[in-house]
Amino acid sequence: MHISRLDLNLLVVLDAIFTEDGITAAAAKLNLTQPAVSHALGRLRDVLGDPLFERQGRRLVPTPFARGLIEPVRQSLRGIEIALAEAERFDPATTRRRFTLGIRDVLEARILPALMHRISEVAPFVDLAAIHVDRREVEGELAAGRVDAALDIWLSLPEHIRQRRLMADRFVVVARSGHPRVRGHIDLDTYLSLQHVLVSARTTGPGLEDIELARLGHSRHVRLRCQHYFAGCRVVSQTDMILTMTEHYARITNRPFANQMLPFPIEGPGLDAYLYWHANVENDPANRWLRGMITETMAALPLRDI
DNA sequence: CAGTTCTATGCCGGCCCGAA
DNA sequence: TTCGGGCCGGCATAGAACTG
Repeated sequence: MHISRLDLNLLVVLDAIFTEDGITAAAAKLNLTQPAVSHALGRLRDVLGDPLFERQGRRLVPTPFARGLIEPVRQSLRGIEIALAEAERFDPATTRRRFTLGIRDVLEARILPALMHRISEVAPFVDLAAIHVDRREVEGELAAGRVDAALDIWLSLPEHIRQRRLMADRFVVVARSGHPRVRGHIDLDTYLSLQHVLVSARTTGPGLEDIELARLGHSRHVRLRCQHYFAGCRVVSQTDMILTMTEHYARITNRPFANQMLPFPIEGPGLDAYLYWHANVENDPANRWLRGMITETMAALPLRDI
């Protein structure tokens, strides 16, 4: 008989009948009804071609075949139990594995230094990969396990994608320090009359700030569209164009430049960062550890200076 | 002999999975 | 998406053996 023909759970039933000395008691131990265990024994009898237990009066007595089988079966079940218990333990100090985070450059620069520092302290053999995941693919990548967790702004995802809010953020407007029309603050009229840099990985389409402006019936002139905020800030430092971006990231990318950072002239859309993971790994010790590292890192980040 | 205890069995509904 | 087959477990109950 090939093992693939055997429902290995039936061996658990066999062990229980042996240990509890009867079908009724075994059923109680397994949280099943007596007929369920009797059916299971019937299937095991079929597949093994031996009665396994025979009735002697009211008791059930194992056949020689069953007696010979029980010890190896018990040892195997114990081995499986031990292996499963091992798999459930996750020891960051010794584990060698690579976690993959779906994360956008804006958050990447903000969290990775502190996160990597924290992970290095407690998990010397854990590697991290931060990759770009299209917003439309977040659910699929998490479901497939190609990404262990994702960080992004609020996304409307199905219930089996779990989420947790990590930190608040808001829009700021970046302009060069000697800008002739911007000093200390910027009002909506000035904002709309100036030329804009838009940073986006996509070739066309509005930014979040454009969507927000359109909602209020406004529009702006995007003169330059580019891929990276660093480049955008550098352009801003040498022109009279302005750039709208999130505050935390603006503080990082504007360090080399003497650019001003000003409040966005309208009430901005929600830019809070969220952590996303799949319900499948909700209780996976390794994934829980990773999520813990991320949330602790975010909570410990200073809000203003980074 | 009636009541109790225990296993076996027929039948049914629910679930899963593969094929159409 | 639907349908059918296979599997599993539960309910009801038959049947056997034991007990007082």
